[in-house]
Amino acid sequence: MAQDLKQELAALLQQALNSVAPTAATTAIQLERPRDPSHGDFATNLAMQLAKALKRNPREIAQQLLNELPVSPFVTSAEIAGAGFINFRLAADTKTGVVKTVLSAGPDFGRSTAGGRQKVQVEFVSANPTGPLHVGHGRGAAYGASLSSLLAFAGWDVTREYYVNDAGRQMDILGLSTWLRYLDQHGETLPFPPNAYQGDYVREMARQMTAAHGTQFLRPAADVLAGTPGLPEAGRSDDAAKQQRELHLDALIAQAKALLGGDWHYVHQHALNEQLEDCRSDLKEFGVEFEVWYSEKSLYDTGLVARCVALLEQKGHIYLQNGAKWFRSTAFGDEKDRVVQRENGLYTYFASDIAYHLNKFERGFDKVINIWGADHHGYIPRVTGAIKALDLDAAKLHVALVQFAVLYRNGQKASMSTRSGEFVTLRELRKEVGNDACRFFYALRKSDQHLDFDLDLAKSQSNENPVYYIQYAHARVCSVITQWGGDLADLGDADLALLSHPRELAIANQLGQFHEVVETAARELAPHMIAFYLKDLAAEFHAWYNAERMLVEDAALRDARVALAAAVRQVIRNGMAILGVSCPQTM
RNA sequence: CUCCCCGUAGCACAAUGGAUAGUGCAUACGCCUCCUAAGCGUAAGAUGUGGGUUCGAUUCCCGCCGGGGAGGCCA
Repeated sequence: MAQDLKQELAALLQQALNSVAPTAATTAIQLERPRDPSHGDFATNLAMQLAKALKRNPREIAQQLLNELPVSPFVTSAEIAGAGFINFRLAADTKTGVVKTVLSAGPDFGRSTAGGRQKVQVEFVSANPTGPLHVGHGRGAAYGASLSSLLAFAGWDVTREYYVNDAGRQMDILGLSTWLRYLDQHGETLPFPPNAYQGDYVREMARQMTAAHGTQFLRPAADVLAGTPGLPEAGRSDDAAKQQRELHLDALIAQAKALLGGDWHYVHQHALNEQLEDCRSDLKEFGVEFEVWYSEKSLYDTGLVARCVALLEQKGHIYLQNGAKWFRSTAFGDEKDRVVQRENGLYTYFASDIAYHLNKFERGFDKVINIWGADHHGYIPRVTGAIKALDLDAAKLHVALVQFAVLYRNGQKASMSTRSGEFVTLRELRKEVGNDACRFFYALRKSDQHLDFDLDLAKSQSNENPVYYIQYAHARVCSVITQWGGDLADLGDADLALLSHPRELAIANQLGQFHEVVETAARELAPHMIAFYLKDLAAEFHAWYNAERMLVEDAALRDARVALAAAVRQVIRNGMAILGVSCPQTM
């Protein structure tokens, strides 16, 4: 409806434009919603755009356009204002008509076909399964999930995907950490490396190993330590000490593999499965689910990584230096070339990442969206470079960088390192603040904006979270409808012309804009726009609720008002569904 | 050194290049014999700085100042 009106107006303007300025007939007609309601329902700056080409006063041109503007039943007035705007006012019944559209479309109101059923992949979270998700991951999860829902609602065919980093050193470290805790629990104690995973969940996994397999993995601590360079003194933080700690860790991993033989695979796999399952359930409780969990390891197993590097080599983008294979990413705008295969023959993380992107493109997505933490920004040139090098269409790739969430506790920054073990987990946050407030809090910020997450505020004053403001509007409508006691299906006959109060028209107007908000938000990959829209809608509703009574004596007026309230409720539900926030009936 | 994000009211955040820059918290004063006061009304309060592009700049471009973050043959 609202879209049709916009198109209708544009068509009228085009006719006027054709006769006033045939030479500039291709000027793009822009119609916008004025901020100030006194400027009408739609406004165009067409006359101002033409002013330069026609070398005439904008207001003069606007007047000519008005003279040529065809009459329409939807438009009650069109007038010149300001520097040369043309403001349109729509007929009241045109505006209130949206109420019936909302009620009949229900959950589908606002749904758009703008995406054209194109295939889009949204890859997000993709955290290493080496420990619990923390609040930083939560932001990526909330953004990715909301964005995915939004795109689906806007007509895209969405695949939500989690890239599982199940190959590589970090997973080895996790396996080792678990095993060392296991040994410790059986009395074979050696100094726990400071750069291994410290968290209690590691001890828990070790206990599970004992429960399932007893002492099968027990080895003497002395054997484990044999051949390792040993740890530097605890306090040292110089480069040499750091390097020695890493060497020590790698030596321990090598020892573990040697001493455990085939059992190493079990330890490794156990840790991976446990963490992945924990992650999956955590996200599910948060309302975040994925269609695909894509294994990094599978890229190696299927030979795609090797094939990918070979392909780059074939195309002449690889050279050898110091025994390593380098990808010439500088040829594609990167600041330096990057190693894809180390001297020791191991592929780098970057190599598997290229392979993963190749795979994404081979799966035929029209658009590939990567949601990355801001620390990956330096990564963009080399990945897009690799895509170009593979002769793929880099324009299909879109990287959305999510800025970090910085936690504040007692007015101080809290650390979020998974190594130190003193991070705040997503679980803790959800438990304290609640899933709804949590999702909404994340959604209320543009993704590329730094987020200061004040835990004390979120926890102690969660009732002031704007999510309750919107949910409360919804609950109020529910309450009114219950007391009204009628059947919503009968409201199709309501006489909406009775909705003449300015607040009522403002609400109807707001409802009519939902389509546009959905489409704009989807185009901008900005689900936060939905959140702000809902806040505005709820505000309009609360103001009306306090100013006017809905359940009045006059049955016709009552029905019209209940219909409007029900429409507000429906749009709140549709919007909140995109954001993954629930709408309780009562509060 | 290079790159990224950001400077809007006391605080936290909005604003497809448009008109009188919005919202919440905090502050002051009001509103429940009336559909849920997790609400509403009224008041006060802001675009870091200097240029440029434009009919028109919070928005785009350049410089400066200030804050935050990132840069590995790690993953």
